[in-house]
Amino acid sequence: MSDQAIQTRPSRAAKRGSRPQRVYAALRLAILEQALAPGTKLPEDGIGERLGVSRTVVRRALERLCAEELVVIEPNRGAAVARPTLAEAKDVFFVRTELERIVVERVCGTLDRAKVKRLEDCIAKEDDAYRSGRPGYVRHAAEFHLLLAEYAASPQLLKYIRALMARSALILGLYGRPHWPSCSIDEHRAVLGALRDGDAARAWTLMQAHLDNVLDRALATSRVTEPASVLDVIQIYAGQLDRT
Amino acid sequence: MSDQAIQTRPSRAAKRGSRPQRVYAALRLAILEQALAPGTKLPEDGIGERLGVSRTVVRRALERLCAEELVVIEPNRGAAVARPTLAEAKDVFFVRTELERIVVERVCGTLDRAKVKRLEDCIAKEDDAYRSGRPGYVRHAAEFHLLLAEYAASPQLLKYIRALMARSALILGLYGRPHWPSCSIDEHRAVLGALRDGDAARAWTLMQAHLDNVLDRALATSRVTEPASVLDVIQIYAGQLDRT
DNA sequence: AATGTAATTATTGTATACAAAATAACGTGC
DNA sequence: GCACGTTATTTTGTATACAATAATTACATT
Repeated sequence: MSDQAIQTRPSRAAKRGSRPQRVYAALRLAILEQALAPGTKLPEDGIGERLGVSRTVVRRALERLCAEELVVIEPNRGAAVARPTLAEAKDVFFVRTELERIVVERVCGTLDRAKVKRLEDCIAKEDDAYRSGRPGYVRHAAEFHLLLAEYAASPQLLKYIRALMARSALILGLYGRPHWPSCSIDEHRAVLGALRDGDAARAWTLMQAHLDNVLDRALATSRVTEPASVLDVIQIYAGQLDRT
Repeated sequence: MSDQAIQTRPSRAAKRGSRPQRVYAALRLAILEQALAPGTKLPEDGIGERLGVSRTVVRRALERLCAEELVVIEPNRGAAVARPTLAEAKDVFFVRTELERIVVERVCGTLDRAKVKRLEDCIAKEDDAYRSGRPGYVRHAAEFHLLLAEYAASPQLLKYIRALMARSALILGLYGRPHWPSCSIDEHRAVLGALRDGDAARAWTLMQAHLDNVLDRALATSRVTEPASVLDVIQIYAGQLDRT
């Protein structure tokens, strides 16, 4: 009579995160995938109606996105996808570059066979996605940096880099050309090679050059984007919720 | 019944930020000044009643504090002042030290007479506060670092350092002894001296030593307030189970 | 026709009501 | 007395109602 596991396990309680969490994830993904252009208004009512939740939960999601600076909230004027200025963009990349320097210094010499393998797999997936012209290559490219940051074994550092990378994606979408990540892949390979060799100085030089390139390429091809229909896009992204 | 003559008090142009902003500021200050000890429960109802606002606005404030990791929110269990573990504390100081290295490197050589003056004033106020034994010395000590970070001219960097310093205050309150910031003042003076001389290497060495000292002094006098009850321990291990 | 102003609409800010979950309290059976 | 199950109470999660502010339209005047 007692073997039915009375264990107080919150197991299925939140099978896939709370409702604010889901809305947050959906909006975040939509922004990162550039389905929601910078500057797009994000009305609480409309989003809530499409997703079948109330304004309350949408508001919570927007609040969190605001803390990440992926959206901006103006008092009495609502939320909109953030539109970083050029100065902010450069600042984000400056800090991100510095943090990745710390990552490189910390990771260099600590990569065992398994970790190298995972990083190589990451680059391979990135390569595949690029060759097949699929969308989402940005996500795979980001994964390389995130994995590296994870190996730095500093939760705080990882958190900041994750946030900065999200904003980077927004910036590249705003100022960059739609599909042009080509060179990044080789640069990732080069960085990994230096790290495997334990050559911290070279790894850092390569990483720095890589990040400079990413921003420069984007800024060189600066374009203008127009907002799209928010409500339709949201509904699409509400479905897929298991991505970063 | 007659129409309810609801209060029309807030019509006066929000004298100092929105209501959530005020609640947020109040709670944040209370935490930083150690008026609210780590682990203290923060019920929405009670706080709202005390401050004359509804749960809605309190919740928003708590949400923001949660994003800063000054409070933790557990689903269905409410908010509480964060209680960083020893590992988290060290991580916070590690990242903070690295960021202050960037600050030192960036600031060194850019300090004009006016900036040096302001930094000296900052140290002077710090000294006064310490000598007169007033509370709030922590705030003045923090101001030195914040001012320095401001001079680094990177909004993003400043934002992160500000957040890390807030958590530092929480950590020092949790693990450190109530009143013992003495040596910090001289160390601040030394750092400023090196910066004024344009000696980046020395400034960085001094800064690093300073931050190491701050954490070491705290940890050396650590009151053993770790897991007081068995339940806490259980909870910790339950969380690790979930990590699989 | 252009522009300034009043009325209308839409959207956010806040409070409150209700549901669900967790915690606490109580009582029963052994 | 102790353990367990049940009920009450408290607290959070969410939805909704209403007030306040911004955005828009309509209208009148020049």
